[in-house]
Amino acid sequence: MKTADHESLRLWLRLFTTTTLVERQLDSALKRDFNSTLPRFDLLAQLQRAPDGLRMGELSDRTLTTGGNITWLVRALEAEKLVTRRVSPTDKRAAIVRLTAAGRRHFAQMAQAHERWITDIFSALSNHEQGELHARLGVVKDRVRSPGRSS
Amino acid sequence: MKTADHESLRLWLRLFTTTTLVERQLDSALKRDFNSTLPRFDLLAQLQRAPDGLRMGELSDRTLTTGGNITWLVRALEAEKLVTRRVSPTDKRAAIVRLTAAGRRHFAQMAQAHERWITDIFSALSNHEQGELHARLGVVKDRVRSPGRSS
DNA sequence: GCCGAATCCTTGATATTTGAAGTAATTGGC
DNA sequence: GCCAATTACTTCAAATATCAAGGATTCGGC
Repeated sequence: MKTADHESLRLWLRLFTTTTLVERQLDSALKRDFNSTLPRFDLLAQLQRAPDGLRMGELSDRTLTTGGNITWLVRALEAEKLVTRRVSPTDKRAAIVRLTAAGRRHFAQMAQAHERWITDIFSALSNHEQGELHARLGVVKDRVRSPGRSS
Repeated sequence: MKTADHESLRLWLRLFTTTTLVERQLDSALKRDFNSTLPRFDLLAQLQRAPDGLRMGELSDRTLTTGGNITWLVRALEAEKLVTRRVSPTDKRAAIVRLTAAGRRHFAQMAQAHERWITDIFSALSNHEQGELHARLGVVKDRVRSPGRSS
């Protein structure tokens, strides 16, 4: 009841620091090699997994960013011809965003480098350790999603 | 050598998502209960651990944020009388930032709530699991810090 | 002691993100 | 079919963050 608490704080601090450092490294590498950013990459990644495109709201959910920001990002990517935006035929309120062919090509290049960087970073852990880490973060994630009571 | 790669990507995605979710929860709880934010809390926390105060550059390093931003944050906290800023007696270029008594009180309240939230979230893991998580994140963190080669 | 290089911080322009308010379209109950 | 409530998105202002440039000061050799 005393070390445990402190333990959690230290863990959170480390979680935060580690994530921030990785994030920064990826972001600056994307800037350096592709003149892009992590949020842009993230958005394109979501689109690539969805051949039929995604609506703005879905992009917002999946990238953990607010709607206003998605509007802004999509507009920029659209100006660069990497994505297109169309009004949904079934719901005129909704816009459906898709990758263009150029967007797919561009993303494929970035994805390859991105995967190299990631695997390099996490190669510091064994496969087994990575799996365990993944599982345990999952537990924490689920807990945050739900209101959650003590113990 | 093929699933392993994908494994790393999934791990990174989960790391990022989990951290972002926790971060948001803390930030919004700080807003709700204390009309503050996580960056402000983080800065105050660093100061509290340093009874003799910290220089702007040290704050910048420890909070993983840029110098310009520290200037901005400190100015705001100073306006609220939570911190003071003094020119260092030994180096006139440097400014030393300290908590005021009010700042210490304010932080103590937030810290207590903050610790409750954190321990609640991470109580989803056993003590042992938390320790392991901490250690493994440490390995990743160290790897990111150094240029690092493969394997 | 003196000068050029490095350090500490601030500034100002810019970029990004959020949050709240507004607009348009759809839905569900009557 | 009609209207209130809801949903999808956009917009705008404010908060926050970055980056590059600049001013002041200190340091390190000479």
